[in-house]
Amino acid sequence: MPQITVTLPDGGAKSLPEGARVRDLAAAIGPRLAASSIAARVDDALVDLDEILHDGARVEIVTESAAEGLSILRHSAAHVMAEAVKDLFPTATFGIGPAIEDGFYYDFGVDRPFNPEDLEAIEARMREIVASAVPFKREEVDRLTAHDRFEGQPFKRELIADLHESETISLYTQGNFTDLCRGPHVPDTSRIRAFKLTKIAGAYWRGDSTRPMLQRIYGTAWYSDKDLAAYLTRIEEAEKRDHRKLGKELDLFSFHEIAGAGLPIYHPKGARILRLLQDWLRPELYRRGYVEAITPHIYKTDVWKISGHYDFYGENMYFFQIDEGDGRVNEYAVKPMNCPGHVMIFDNDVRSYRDLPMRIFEFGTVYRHEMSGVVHGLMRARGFTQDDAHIFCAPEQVHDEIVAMLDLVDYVMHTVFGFEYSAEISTRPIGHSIGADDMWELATKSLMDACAARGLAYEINEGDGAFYGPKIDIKLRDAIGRTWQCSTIQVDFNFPERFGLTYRTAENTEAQPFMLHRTILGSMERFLGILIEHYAGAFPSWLAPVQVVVIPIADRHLDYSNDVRAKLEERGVRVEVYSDNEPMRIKIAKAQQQKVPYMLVVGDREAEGGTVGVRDRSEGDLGSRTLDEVVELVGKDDPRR
RNA sequence: GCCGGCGUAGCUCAGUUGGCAGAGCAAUCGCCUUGUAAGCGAUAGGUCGGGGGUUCGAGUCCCCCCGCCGGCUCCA
Repeated sequence: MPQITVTLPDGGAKSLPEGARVRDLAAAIGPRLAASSIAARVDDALVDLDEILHDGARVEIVTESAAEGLSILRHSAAHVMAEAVKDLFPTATFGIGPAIEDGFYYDFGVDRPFNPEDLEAIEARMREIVASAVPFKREEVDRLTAHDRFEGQPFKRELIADLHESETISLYTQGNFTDLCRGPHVPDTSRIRAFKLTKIAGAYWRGDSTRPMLQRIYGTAWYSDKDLAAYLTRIEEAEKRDHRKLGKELDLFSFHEIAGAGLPIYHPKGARILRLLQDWLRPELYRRGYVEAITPHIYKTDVWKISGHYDFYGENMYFFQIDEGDGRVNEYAVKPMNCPGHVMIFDNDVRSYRDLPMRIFEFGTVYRHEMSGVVHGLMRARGFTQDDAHIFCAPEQVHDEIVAMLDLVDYVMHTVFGFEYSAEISTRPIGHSIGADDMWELATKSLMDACAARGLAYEINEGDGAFYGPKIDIKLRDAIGRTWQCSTIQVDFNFPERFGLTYRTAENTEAQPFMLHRTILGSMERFLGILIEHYAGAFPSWLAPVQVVVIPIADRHLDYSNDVRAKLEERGVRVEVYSDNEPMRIKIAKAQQQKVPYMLVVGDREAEGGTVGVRDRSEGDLGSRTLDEVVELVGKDDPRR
């Protein structure tokens, strides 16, 4: 019998009879591999276990434990869910059903929206399909056949029509459900052991708000019940960290229906944290050659007409009319950005190349009328404060400025907060953008070179830049692995052009400066939200609104407690005394719940010895300490030390 | 903005087929005088998100609005 030879990832070769399939190869290598194999990567393409191997193929078996193995499972789970929906809702039409991070979804066109009971019924039907262990069968068809097979399925037909000429059209069938699909899939439905449907949502067909809204069902799927349980636990843990919940429990901020959606009101403890952040960042910026500005919250509308925001983003701005009393009515707008003020500072004088770079920062509060469906606690508010800055510089300075910003990003995100982060560079949007080609080229190259100079890897988001310039976005990773976009560094050709900014060069010619926008924390609100969730409310001592609480054991220790408080306050420690007439353990429970870093228990022993009994919120009882030792303890995580 | 769900005391939540609005915690007042994660007793606390409608009667059913939650779209 003729033989073929395939190469394996370790460089080894394996001979197999002609016509052998991937599953045969897996079996030939070993029974354990065969049992956990899901699909294979053949010459870089993912294929089913049924795929017939050709001579000389490079083959890598994809197992359950591989990343692709999980996404194949989830994709297959989506097909099974679609089959269940087809069984229960015969008139349903089908959109797309991909695997996503941690799960999958499928979009359906149905006569009425799904409700939670439907979800249970669909899940029950899925379990039957899984129990029956039906195989996934692949077939390849021509375009016309594919079109005919999806009678009454407008979305599928649209997808087929949009497939490129050169693409192979493949269909997968399990049971009575056939889907247009590239594959691969798990061998049969029994592999989908551990899954759960999680939520229902509306979703526009192809993500286009002008097209029909379909019903999307989300689910998650894993190879074992243990993994599924771990995932569900992870979700629960994330919910416990929800900054909206903790913000309420820790008395940091609130929202009020009468005030309006998306407008956070900071209580003293929340305000304290924000000010602590600013008071730490401000000297750091001075050290790095920034100057601080304070600019108005409102401007006459003319400013926004010049900047272009009136036309581009007017719908998201707050406008109001003021009767000046002399027959004139002026229109003003609340600022959605801090740039104009900084531009006016630059433009207030004749500027020389010697003035550059000019780095102006501001903790600037802005208001944007975000669409009602998107406001989300502190993460997406309508009023928020940016740690904003604008750098006016010569073209040849752009590179060094970006490098300096990336250094600042690293200091803040990594050195101070310990976040891992990654970078993305967004390039010129094709079609709608302003500025000369060479400017875009120089700016984009500066961003890339700066990343390279700092050894910062980046991904490219082709055409995702702003209309006025390219940008670097920094995404950080929090304690439980979620990513958040905070820092952004943008090059702007729009403002200098529209406001006619110039400076005199060394050759005494006139030139237009480059303008760089940048935020490090991004929105202070959002960053606070991220920190709350990252620390699960247990702020490090240097950011804790209350660093220590003094806990008198009995009323007779109140005087000494107040002594301790006064002495610590004098040394800059943020301290409260729990003077309520309650047993100590109740005060400790309250302080623990408030996630206060240190509790100082004072009773007869401490009052006599002039000491305190220190309890660390996570370590527990640390024993007796002097106040000097407490001050040292409280300050030891401060990044400025 | 779109789809779906939700809104009851400061907080977390019960409230049956439409028939007198409840609990725990917190608060207040007593008692206890406390040694490392939740004592005891009493009192007070409500336009049931707002408005309109159906009904003898609405927290409960219907409509509109506001807000919140999960997504979609958006995030200059």
